[in-house]
Amino acid sequence: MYASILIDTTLNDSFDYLVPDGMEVPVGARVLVPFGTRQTEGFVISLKDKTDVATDKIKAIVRVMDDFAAIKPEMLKILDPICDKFKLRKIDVLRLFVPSSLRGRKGKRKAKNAVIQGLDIKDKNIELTEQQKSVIKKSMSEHKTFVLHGVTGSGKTEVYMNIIEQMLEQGRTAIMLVPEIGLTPQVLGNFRARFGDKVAILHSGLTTGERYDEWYRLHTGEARIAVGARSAVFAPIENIGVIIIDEEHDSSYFAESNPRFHTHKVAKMRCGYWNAKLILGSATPSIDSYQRAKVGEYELLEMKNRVTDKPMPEIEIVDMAAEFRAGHTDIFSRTFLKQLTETIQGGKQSIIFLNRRGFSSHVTCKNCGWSAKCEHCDVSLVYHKEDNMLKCHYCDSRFKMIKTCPKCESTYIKLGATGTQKVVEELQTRFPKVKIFRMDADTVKDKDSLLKILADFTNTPSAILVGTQMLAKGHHFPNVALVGIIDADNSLHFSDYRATERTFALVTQVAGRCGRENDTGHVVLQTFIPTHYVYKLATKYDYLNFFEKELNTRQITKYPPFTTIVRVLVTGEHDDKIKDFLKLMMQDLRTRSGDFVYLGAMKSPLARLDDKFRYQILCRFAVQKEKEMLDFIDDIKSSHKSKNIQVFLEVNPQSLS
DNA sequence: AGCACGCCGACT
DNA sequence: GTCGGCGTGCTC
Repeated sequence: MYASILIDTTLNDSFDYLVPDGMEVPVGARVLVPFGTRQTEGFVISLKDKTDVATDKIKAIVRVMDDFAAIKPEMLKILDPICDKFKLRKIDVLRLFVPSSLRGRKGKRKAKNAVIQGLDIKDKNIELTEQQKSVIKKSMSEHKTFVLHGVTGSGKTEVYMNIIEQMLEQGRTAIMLVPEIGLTPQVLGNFRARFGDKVAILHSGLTTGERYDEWYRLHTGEARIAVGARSAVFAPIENIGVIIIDEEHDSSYFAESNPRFHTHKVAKMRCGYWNAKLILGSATPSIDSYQRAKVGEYELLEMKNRVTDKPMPEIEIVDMAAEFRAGHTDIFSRTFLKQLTETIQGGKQSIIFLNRRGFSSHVTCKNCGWSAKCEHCDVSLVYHKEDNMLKCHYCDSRFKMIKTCPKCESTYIKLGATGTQKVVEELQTRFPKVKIFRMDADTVKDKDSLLKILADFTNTPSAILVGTQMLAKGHHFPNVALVGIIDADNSLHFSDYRATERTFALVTQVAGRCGRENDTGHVVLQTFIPTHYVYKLATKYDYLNFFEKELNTRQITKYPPFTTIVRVLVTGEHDDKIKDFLKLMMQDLRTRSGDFVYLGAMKSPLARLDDKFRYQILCRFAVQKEKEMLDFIDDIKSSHKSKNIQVFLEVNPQSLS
């Protein structure tokens, strides 16, 4: 008997080994094998009676490493389709299936962990709205893909939990996916309270050991619900009844590095295997998903009313250009300051959203034009006043803040765009008695610091919370009456086709942070382009018209979902080598130039990162040709393998930096 | 001659 | 990924 084994190296091909007589080697098992001069770990992907490899080359498996097969049959079945779809190497995908302690170095993997506490409060008596009941009924009737379009506060989480509960009763399992920074204490608490220790939670705060324990509880079937960010889509459970992707439009479902995969596609493959339903939930579904629902590929479920029947908070647009012309150059508009003062006086809380951390984002010399740039990346450094450092937000390098210009020694140093630190400082000067909290990557290091900020803020009347993206996701702030979006245009300025879609979702989400309990809240949105349709429609919470307009734009400009974009990212330390490589690839790609809607090579917008130069080939072609063109591009890529050059192929990349 | 270094190919 | 083989070129 022979075993095909994927070796845990960079190789993509499997190697055949002899299974010694009497050795039990299940498919999917982790094994120790002789490889070259040493021994390495590998995974058995199949067993067979004969091999093409010469007998004198064949070596035997040394031993099986665990008393269970780490990789289950379903995962081996979807391995090839995943690799083919995203043009990935098998071993890279296989690594996603197992926790890091079951790979490579002998990590700690003693399952100790105290039993995870389950409160097991079966809160089944919660009264469902008619709307919730109807959505649950519809989704239970069939196994397919649903887009659940539900406004903020319509009670989607309750719907999810109800469906999961029914699936458990049918003896099946479930996966619940949330955005990377969406695994909030509230979500966690809800699931723990409802499902106790039947749920395994996979979040980034777990230690290697804890992660393994949660994985193992799922693997054995002890836990039957997996809750987590995108990697939880690979949870080792069988007999899946439902996979739910909450906030399905969120960009964290697209893996941005190494094995670049789309969570939706993987979830769909798993659902196909188990004949399970896939639920894509959002208040602002991605254009892609909603379009599929419109053409009938997915089924649309709608929740238009909020559980409390309260109206959505009113969003007021403030024209910052007009403020500027009137001589008010402050980052806060007059109306926002007035409302902020009133809110504080009324004992209510406020939230200020600004998607830029640090003190200020550009440090330049007004005399000679010099600007502070990272030594390793082609980006401007961000000034952090707390530790008086200039930091690179891409590679984390730190440099001492300058007092004089290093080029001309002028002391006329100018600070650029305002970040969260500066907002806090300015507000504290204006409102010395008010408690101001900050929530961004610099103040939230782990789950505990997040919990502390949330608890402190919640318990302080009249407090202000200043934060980035991360406060937009899922948190529940009962006493917030005012939300300020300081620089709404920020996300519009990224020159990729999804910028408007992202901005619409962000405004809707941030607005949803206020007025949830008692009063209707109020939102002030500051912009320099007040007439932009994204704001006009977002202030009316008019998703449908936004969708129509956006879809129309995509059709005219030939962008997804009407075309597929492929980006070939080429990086390396030698600029010339990459340029030569690009030339060769482009020559080959042009042999089918008629099949491309667009084809071009250029520097990446982030032209250097971690001392590596970055170039890209961007191309677009009709969706109908996706498979054919992907294969074509991948073949060309493989035929030009070159030393010291890394080539990544990305399908419909989320960001183009 | 002796050795350091870098490139290339094999690894079942 | 990692190791070994082998050619190049520098030094004693």
